[in-house]
Amino acid sequence: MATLYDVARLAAVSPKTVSRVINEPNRVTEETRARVTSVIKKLDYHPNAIAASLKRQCTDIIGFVVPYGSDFVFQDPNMMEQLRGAHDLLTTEGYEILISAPVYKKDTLNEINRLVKHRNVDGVILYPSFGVDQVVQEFSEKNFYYVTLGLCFEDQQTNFIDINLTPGVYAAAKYLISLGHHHIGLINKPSNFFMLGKDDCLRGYQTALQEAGIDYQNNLVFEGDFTFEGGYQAFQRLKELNPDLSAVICSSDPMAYGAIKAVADAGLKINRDIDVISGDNLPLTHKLYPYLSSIHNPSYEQGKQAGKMIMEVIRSGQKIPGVTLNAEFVIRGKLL
Amino acid sequence: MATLYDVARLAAVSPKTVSRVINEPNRVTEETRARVTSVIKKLDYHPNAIAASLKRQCTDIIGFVVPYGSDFVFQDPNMMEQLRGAHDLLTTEGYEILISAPVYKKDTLNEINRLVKHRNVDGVILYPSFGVDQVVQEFSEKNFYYVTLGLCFEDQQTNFIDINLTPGVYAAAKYLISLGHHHIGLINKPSNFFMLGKDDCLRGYQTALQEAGIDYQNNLVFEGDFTFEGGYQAFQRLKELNPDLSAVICSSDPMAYGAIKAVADAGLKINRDIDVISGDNLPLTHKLYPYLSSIHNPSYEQGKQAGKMIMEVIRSGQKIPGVTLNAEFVIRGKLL
DNA sequence: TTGAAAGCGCTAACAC
DNA sequence: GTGTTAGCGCTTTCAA
Repeated sequence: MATLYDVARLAAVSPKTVSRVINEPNRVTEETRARVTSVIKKLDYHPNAIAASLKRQCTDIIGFVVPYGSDFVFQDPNMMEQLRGAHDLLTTEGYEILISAPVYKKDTLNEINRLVKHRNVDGVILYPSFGVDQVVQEFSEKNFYYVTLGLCFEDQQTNFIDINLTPGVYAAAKYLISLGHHHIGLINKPSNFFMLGKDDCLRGYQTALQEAGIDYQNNLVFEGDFTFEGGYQAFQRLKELNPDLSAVICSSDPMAYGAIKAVADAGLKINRDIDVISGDNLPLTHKLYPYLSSIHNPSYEQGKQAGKMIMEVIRSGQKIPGVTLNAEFVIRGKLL
Repeated sequence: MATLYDVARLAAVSPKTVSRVINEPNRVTEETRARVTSVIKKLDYHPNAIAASLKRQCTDIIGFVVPYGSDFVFQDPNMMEQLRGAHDLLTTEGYEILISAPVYKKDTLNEINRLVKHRNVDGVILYPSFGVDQVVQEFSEKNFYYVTLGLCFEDQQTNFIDINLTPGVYAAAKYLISLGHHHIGLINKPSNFFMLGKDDCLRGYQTALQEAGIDYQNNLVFEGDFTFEGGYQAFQRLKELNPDLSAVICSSDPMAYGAIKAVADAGLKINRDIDVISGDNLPLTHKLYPYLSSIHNPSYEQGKQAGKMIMEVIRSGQKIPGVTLNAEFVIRGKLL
């Protein structure tokens, strides 16, 4: 492989001039630029990114670290959307994305530390999880760069893009009530995942009921675990305990699909016996049930903004105020 | 950030000794190792991966390049499975994965070249696509390392992991015939994607029909484009042209779900009016219709083996004979 | 078992 | 507008 020096020699210029032709071409006369360029072509020269990284002290690579094991991550439509958002923004801005989902969840913190401290990446986009608060704390002190997809500790003010589902769930419940439903189930987010301030679904649900003068009932709310199976079981229990159940709000797409299957297995029919509102409205999945009204979870936008924010964090060397995106409610199809 | 030299100075050893403690600890006496280790801890020293990369001439990063635009890639369950397979294998072997899906398809070749020639990655896992054959050709000559997920040119003998759907489709058709079906539709792979030797579905289908003495009919075979919408439209046309249609084989999951929706929209019922065999049997999606028999596409295994192969290619500096994985047929649920 | 010196390929200062 | 020099932080001969 030809090096910068080979080019310089053959073009009869200094190494720095070659470097300039590559990195700041308008600071070189057209003549020398042409000469150097032709030698570059002739030698099939390609700048060595590693050497440049060493000198520049940055790699133009952003790490995307997910703490739930690869089988979960690559099968979760939400994460794919966040990843897609981050990817789209960062690649158009000249960054690469390094994706890391430790096989064992417990390796996550090591992995984050390794990536960042070994200088493999210029910064990381992180998922909240147990222990990440300490990592983030350390990063803050040592000026390593991160942005989190959601809150990592109670009073986090900066470097996060969070999503608030309350407005979406509120509007969904409100809508169902306006259609005459009184027994509305909620398949809620799991409580055993690490998520701060995440009673957002419940809050929206409760507020809507309250405003309509409907009493809140414990046995109309069950948790899923974000999976198909979790949604399936949650619906079964809901129906078991509430024979009058006439509508269900699901807080994520995979759980909605589980619930839909449970509906069918119970011999019921959606849009006739029961109304189901699905969870994420992600393009990857919502087309499977395009007739369902849905809470729109702006995961793609979240990923995109996280990409933008990590760039800004790196550029400025400063912390950036966190951003919260609101979910919306999308009405579709024929409800009762 | 502390450097190797800082550690060496404080531990009163040479830089090389520190390097040894990190990279080949058993070639250092226990005593010095302990001393050095404690200094490493004390200074919170982390080796700089970039500097090591520059010297070692490798980054321990593998590129995963997909040529279909990010909106396609991150929404295709097959690609996610391949990515997951490659990721699982490579991360446990100490490699990182850099994922790259150029926003514009036409940038793909540049992207591959850039990643490899700039030495950002030690090797790449590639998707076949228009023009990749030339890239691969050049890589062969210049000893850059690659493995392809499928064949990239007619007589490719090495450095690929391919999947042959023929046995799966054959078995599926055979099974349907054994159940008494005579009008079996095939929603085939698209022909406008770059895929070599990819009449594998059709071959399996035709062979099964032939063995059963059933005439092949052109209007029982339609292409999808790997998407939900494609499957939907393909089924509609199939049913339109073949009122007697009683079974459909889909060559991918997303197309199967499109077909399933078209079935419902036509007022028909699966397992009563029509049998549907889904395409990929991927964990990400097949649970949505767990009662459907399916052609099992070993995408995860393909990704995993591609990961293994690229490692071997890099390690040996040699080309490796290609591998073809066979799809199987999985019987489930109650068919007619 | 350990150390000295050279250099991987590039870029940032600073000179001209 | 261009060139010279030094050095990013590590590893790799080779010698002790």
